[in-house]
Amino acid sequence: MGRQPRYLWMADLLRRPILNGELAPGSRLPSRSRLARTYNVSEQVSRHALRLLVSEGLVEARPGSGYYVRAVSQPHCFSRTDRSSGSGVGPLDRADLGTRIEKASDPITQRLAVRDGETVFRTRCLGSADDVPVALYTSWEPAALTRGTLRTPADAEPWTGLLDRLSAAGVIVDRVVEEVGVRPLQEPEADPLRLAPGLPVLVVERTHYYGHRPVETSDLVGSVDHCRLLYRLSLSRAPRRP
Amino acid sequence: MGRQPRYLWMADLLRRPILNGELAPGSRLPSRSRLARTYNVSEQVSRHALRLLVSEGLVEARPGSGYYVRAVSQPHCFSRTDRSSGSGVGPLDRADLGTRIEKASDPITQRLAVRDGETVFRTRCLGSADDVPVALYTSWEPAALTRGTLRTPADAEPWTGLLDRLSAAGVIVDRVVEEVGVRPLQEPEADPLRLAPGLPVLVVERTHYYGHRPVETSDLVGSVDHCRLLYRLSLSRAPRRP
DNA sequence: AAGTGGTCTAGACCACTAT
DNA sequence: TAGTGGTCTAGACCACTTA
Repeated sequence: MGRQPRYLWMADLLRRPILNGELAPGSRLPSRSRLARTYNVSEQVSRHALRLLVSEGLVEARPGSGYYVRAVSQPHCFSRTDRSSGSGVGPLDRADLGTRIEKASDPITQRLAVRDGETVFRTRCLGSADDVPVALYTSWEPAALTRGTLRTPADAEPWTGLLDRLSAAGVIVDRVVEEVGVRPLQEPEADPLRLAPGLPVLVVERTHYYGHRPVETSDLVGSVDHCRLLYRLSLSRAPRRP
Repeated sequence: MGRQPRYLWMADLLRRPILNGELAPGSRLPSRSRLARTYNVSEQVSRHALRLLVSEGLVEARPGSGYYVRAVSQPHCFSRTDRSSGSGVGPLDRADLGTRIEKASDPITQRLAVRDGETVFRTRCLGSADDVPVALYTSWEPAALTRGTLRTPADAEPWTGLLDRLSAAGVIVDRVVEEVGVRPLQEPEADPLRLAPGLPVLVVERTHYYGHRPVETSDLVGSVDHCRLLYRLSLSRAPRRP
């Protein structure tokens, strides 16, 4: 009552038993029409409340069936050390989404330090655990880098380790920079990840270097519920500058 | 048109010029009623499209005024390398929130590998940029570690570099493990960060080691909008195991 | 066949902003 | 005062799942 919109009140009502664990993952919620009848509100109100819970990642909508409490599984750890930069999607079930050649677009030209419109390989794959999509991985690599070596992303067997593949092509990756952030999920990525656009996702922008030259860059877009990043670093504490 | 819902089509229409930079941050979008009239759709369709862009973080709604392209403030980068683990809150304005002694609670005993109820120092500080709170930093350290050294967190001047302080106490930190994740903001943290509880926040759980012994652990809780983590790693690619 | 979620129409009132 | 976004009502059709 009072100041709070009805749909927020209803969302609270539904959220509480979910967070308390009184409603087990997989449970079905009352349908939007049933909620509307029960609480004497318009169907738009119950719809709005339910969609809010979907956007929060608490609830999943199955068209034709109902709204269900989402199962939050144990998060998956992407492990990084200063010895190996880890594979693209880590020890997940990897679904190859194909390699194609394209002209580098603006952010990619900057990250790879190539000329505008330079030809690059774009490779994508989807990492899943127990058939649940966890992370979408997109990698860009200048085509010139491995041309004629039979070590292009298209030639190699589906993902034989980036560092090994480049190493065999004479490119010794010796440095990696990762930038970690969070942003709302964009529409084109939402589909493979089976998440609602707008949900926050973890993003790792990673670039591999051969000396000062960037040789590959990638985006890892991962579900916030399932992804954690683990960095294990040895600190070589040489005498420090003041 | 065909299969795609109209509101998605309209969202695409509006998204393109924003992402291309043709619509500068701060620009006002057509109002929902104007869009509805212009494109001959219901007002619900334009509303749905605009709210989608809001949920994606591209657009901001100012009630009574209009929808505006969001100014994306430059996020603050927390920089990490394999030589130094960076200070707690990085180069932000640091507000000391005090040090106190407490009994280690369950997760902390595990992270510090100490007995249940062991005495630890807890130090907190808040990092801000331009008077906007960016990250809340909480550090735990066994009291036994620096007892009688005048190098306890309470003795040292407000944050004179953890690694230097411990080093002066004979504790040579040589390894750090960071676990990065995202979770909803909890109530007690919401106040200093001036954010609503429930909003997603970036969390870095960091533990410093002296050999195999954990000597300090900390939580960095940062606003998703303002925080990025930058890891610069040298890859010492010794001959790799297969 | 009944029920469900996704989408859509055509209205409405309120509090707020801009002028 | 006119326009705006936020909320809300009362319907509707479709594709889909469930029984």
